[in-house]
Amino acid sequence: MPELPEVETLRRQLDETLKGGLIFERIELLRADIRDPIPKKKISQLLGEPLLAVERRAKYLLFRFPSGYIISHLGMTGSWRRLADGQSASKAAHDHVILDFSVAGRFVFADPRRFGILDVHLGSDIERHKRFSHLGREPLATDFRAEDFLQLLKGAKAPIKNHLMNQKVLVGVGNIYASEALFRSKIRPTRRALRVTRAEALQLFDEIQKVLNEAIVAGGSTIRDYRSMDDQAGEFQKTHFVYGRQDELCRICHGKIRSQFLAGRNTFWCPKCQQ
DNA sequence: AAACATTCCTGCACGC
DNA sequence: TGCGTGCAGGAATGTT
Repeated sequence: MPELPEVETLRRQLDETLKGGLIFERIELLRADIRDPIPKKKISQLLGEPLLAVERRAKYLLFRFPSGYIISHLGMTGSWRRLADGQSASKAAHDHVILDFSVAGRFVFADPRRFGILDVHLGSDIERHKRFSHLGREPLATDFRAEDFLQLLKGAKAPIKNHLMNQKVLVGVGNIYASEALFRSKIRPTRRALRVTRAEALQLFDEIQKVLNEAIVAGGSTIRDYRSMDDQAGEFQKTHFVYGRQDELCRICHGKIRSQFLAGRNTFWCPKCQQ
């Protein structure tokens, strides 16, 4: 479900809801493992601490406390929601973890497919955590420049779409936003990264940032499962040019959008607009 | 009922 | 040859 815009949408809502130094009071596990075992004991070391902020790195959410972070990844179908007052006992089929914060209430992580992650990092050096140490650049970081992006493409033999989705290179971009950014840049997803010209790469750099920012404004894309914290679907899928539009007509040239599996992922492009 | 937005791991191919 | 790296493919799973 979630790529950078969806995670960022959720982050903003969680940060807004939880800001103000709320105390982390309790963790309840309804299931001991999702994709990986949930380190309840280690997470419990943060009990009693005030939540400083909810942050994001790549597609990970970070609950930051004075002595460490709770790390959450939504996988394909993960979600966070707040249990409304008075229904603090109500649990749904795929609720796995509940975090209690003073005053703010109870926050539930649900994930039917269980590809998500809940982990913890004690200490402030989160970049050294094993899930973070190999991550690539943040596409929306203010210090990420066009020249940096050109460097990332240098010599890469993989198809450009796979390269964009490689979290060791660039983070936050998944199947949807790689497809959309490549369409807007008129680059065919199958082309090798090293065959992308300098001019095209400069445009691609812009389009990646634009498409991510526009999607954040629209509250993300909802293909099927994604919901924000207040159970709202995203709107950005309505403006997709190619993702999920195989056999439909291109919004620019009115030719037929094609799809094909590339590195195991369904890939969409317009054969006329993208070379 | 085939497809699916995620990451991680394995194994192959290539080049020094 | 041996090693490291880059890349492709598959697995994990429940829902529609």
